[in-house]
Amino acid sequence: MKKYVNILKENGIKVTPQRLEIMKYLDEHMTHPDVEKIYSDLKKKNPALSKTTVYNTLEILRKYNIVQVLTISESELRYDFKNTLHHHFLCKSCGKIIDIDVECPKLNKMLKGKYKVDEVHGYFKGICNVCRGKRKTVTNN
Amino acid sequence: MKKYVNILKENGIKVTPQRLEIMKYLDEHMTHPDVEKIYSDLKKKNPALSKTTVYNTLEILRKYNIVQVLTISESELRYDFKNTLHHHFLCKSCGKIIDIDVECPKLNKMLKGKYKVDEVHGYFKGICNVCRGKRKTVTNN
DNA sequence: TTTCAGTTTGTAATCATTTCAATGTAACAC
DNA sequence: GTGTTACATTGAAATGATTACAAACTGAAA
Ligand SMILES: [Mn+2]
Ligand SMILES: [Mn+2]
Ligand SMILES: [Zn+2]
Ligand SMILES: [Zn+2]
Repeated sequence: MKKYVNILKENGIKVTPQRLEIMKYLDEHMTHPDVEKIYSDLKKKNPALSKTTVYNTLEILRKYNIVQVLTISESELRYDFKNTLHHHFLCKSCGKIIDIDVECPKLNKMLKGKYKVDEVHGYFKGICNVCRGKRKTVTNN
Repeated sequence: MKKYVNILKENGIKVTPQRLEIMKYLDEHMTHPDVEKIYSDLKKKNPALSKTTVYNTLEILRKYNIVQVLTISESELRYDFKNTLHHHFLCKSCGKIIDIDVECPKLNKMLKGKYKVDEVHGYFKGICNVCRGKRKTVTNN
């Protein structure tokens, strides 16, 4: 928990139990949950939690670049604790979002090009291999 | 208009005036409009047009891979007549969405890798150079 | 203590999208 | 041609994620 306290303090954001819980949740779950999932899971521990607090907290964490918003889904925003740059794969069958590590060599040019780029999002959509029945196992190299 | 008639026929989709107008609109506007924009613009010519028809049409065009849905905006879906693969830049200041041509060499590996990839989306977000006052002019190479 | 700014909470409003049922249309069978 | 049928269009209503708002809470500073 100290980890999250520090992040908040470093950014000059007031430390509150709700904020810590939400940060911890995002950091520990690699599932890229939406607000409803975060809310319903955390409400088990803290029944007084308000969904508005989840929205407010995600908004401030985002403002300070602590979390990232994924627009990969068409119906709701997904949240990701911000680590190093990576891309995402959305399984259109089961809805899972998986981290994808791709280092695109063209990225640096884009980042230094004529546009001032603040965010980079790489989204792939398709069917995950669990949903394909784990039949084909093809390497990625 | 023949162009759009052909595309519909090739795909076995019934030809209707509404569908043709929507296809033409998307093909001729590189603005990646949302449903509201398509609807309000086309309603000028055809006041009887229903927004549901716009939704329905975009849905079927999408199903046959004639248009592409962009989830780059957090509040509404944007639509793009589907040409060759390209990425997008969203200006967080003026809301414009600009086409970006990036040929990522890693893409093919991703496409043939362990996931069955149907869609590839590359989104960059930041401030466009119009909004930056056209001060810096930096090349992209 | 009192004050005060910021936080949390619950409710209400907003608004993009979906659902649904009625109406329209056009090809096709008779 | 007339009736049948499948599909398309339309407008209204429902849904659901997100935002706006105001009241209650908290905790540090005066
Ligand atoms: Mn991720
Ligand atoms: Mn485009
Ligand atoms: Zn899956
Ligand atoms: Zn701009």
